[in-house]
Amino acid sequence: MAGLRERKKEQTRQRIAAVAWRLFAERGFEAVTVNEIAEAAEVAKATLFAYFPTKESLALQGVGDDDLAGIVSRRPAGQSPLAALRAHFRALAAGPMAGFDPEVLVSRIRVIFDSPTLSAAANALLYEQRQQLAEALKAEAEAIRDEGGQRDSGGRRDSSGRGDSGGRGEMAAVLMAAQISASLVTLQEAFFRRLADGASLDDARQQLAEDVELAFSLLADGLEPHTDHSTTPHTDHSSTPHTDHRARPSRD
Amino acid sequence: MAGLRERKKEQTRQRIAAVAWRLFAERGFEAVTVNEIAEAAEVAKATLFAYFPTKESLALQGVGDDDLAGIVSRRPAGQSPLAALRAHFRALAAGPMAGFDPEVLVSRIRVIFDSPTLSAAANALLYEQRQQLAEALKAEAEAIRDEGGQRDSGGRRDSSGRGDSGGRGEMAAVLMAAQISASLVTLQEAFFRRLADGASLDDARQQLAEDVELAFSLLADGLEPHTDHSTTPHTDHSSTPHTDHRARPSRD
DNA sequence: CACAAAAATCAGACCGGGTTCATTTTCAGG
DNA sequence: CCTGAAAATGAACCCGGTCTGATTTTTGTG
Repeated sequence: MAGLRERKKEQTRQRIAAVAWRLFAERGFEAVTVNEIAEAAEVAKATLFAYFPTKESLALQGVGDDDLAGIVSRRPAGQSPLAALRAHFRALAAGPMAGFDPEVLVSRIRVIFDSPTLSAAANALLYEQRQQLAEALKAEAEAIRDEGGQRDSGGRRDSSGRGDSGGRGEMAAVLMAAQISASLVTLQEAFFRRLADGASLDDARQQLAEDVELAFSLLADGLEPHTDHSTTPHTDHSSTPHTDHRARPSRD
Repeated sequence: MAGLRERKKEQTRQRIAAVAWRLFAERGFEAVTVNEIAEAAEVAKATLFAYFPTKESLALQGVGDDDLAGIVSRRPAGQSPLAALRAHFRALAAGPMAGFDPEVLVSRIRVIFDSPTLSAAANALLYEQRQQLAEALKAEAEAIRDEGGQRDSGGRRDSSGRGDSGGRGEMAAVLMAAQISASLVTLQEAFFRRLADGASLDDARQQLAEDVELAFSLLADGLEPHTDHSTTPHTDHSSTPHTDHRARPSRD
């Protein structure tokens, strides 16, 4: 069945999205009301909201669609999650950007950056990605623990029923996920900002490539220079907040 | 002069906040309308909004007030920013939590966690902190570069007018800030979640202490430790099992 | 004490995003 | 065609938030 209905539906959806984007690009997100959009697209407001749950969703189509969790869980055997992500972003920075019309891309970026509401909403989407990535990493950690035949360290399993936020290894996974996706978000944001500021697509891409290396180096090797203070006896109970390792605050 | 005006104002403000919190705790954030709050507090809606800019702000008073940037910029000489933050959070986990009534604290946390809107808003506040931290770290990086003798990397300073997002060292600073504050947010969230799930304040605090060490280890040493000190020479000394936070890349 | 400026409060209209619902249109299959 | 379901409609409605202009309260001064 060809589905005339389906076709018309998709057509309407497209029309609404297109009209909305034209208006947003012309006058900015906040200055356009959903009533206007509906009117211009010749649908009722209720119909519009049947297609798009919120006004933001009209402007943020396809944002946050990268499947970070998938990249991790579908990575080739023997590769660390971090390496998989690094490879992915390397390829992204090198590749042809999958047929993005820079015109359109920049226009979308501008609209989003110019609206605090939209920026926040976009950020929230990225935040969800982070949650998924955390899940994937958590799964990794558990798989490794099970496979490696880890001895029960300390005896107590998490008996807290929830099982979600008790385990120690899970905390590490969540922390890693947080660091990683914070870095990725930062990379994306820097890339987009350069484009919005008028850089050419190639320039932006090259700088992105550099930033990718930088970001993953920081992630893999840590923020402090490589003095081996990792075996410093933490958890000393003398609460003197004086730390003895004089480290240069930043790598250059 | 005593300022009767000021006193009454503050009094009204308190009354509104108190009433709002009572209602939120009773029925949840979303189920309470601002009209109700205003009515219960015996003020006009306009008055309420003269005191609090949004409904969220009624529930999020004092959230995100930690001054991470200040901790970094006011740290003792010779201490790395990361070390300063670690010390701060160590002290926080050890200290008396500055007179928090756990009852009240847990109630607030529950209300926030139970409302997606509020959680998102709280997150946005943390995000602002992150921006400030990034600024502080950026300032650090520049200070060190200036002090440490400057060679020109590529010649011109920011010629792009904006001057915000050009430098290479700035990218590192921003990335570090992103990683750090992502970790800190994760720590806070885990701490609060445990409280919300019924853990005692002391338990939560102790677990927080562990998590702080874990988080800063990951930050300082990286997620992918090349030097294999997993066969650690020193036996675990702390009262609680120190977790192996190393995610082994091998997954065949 | 009086009194006028300044500040606070108020009720109510208004706006925009979003939902609800009863009614009508549009399509598919027999 | 006819009929039943999916989809579209428009109008009323809710809620958060702003605006307006009128009314009250506080305060500093003469």
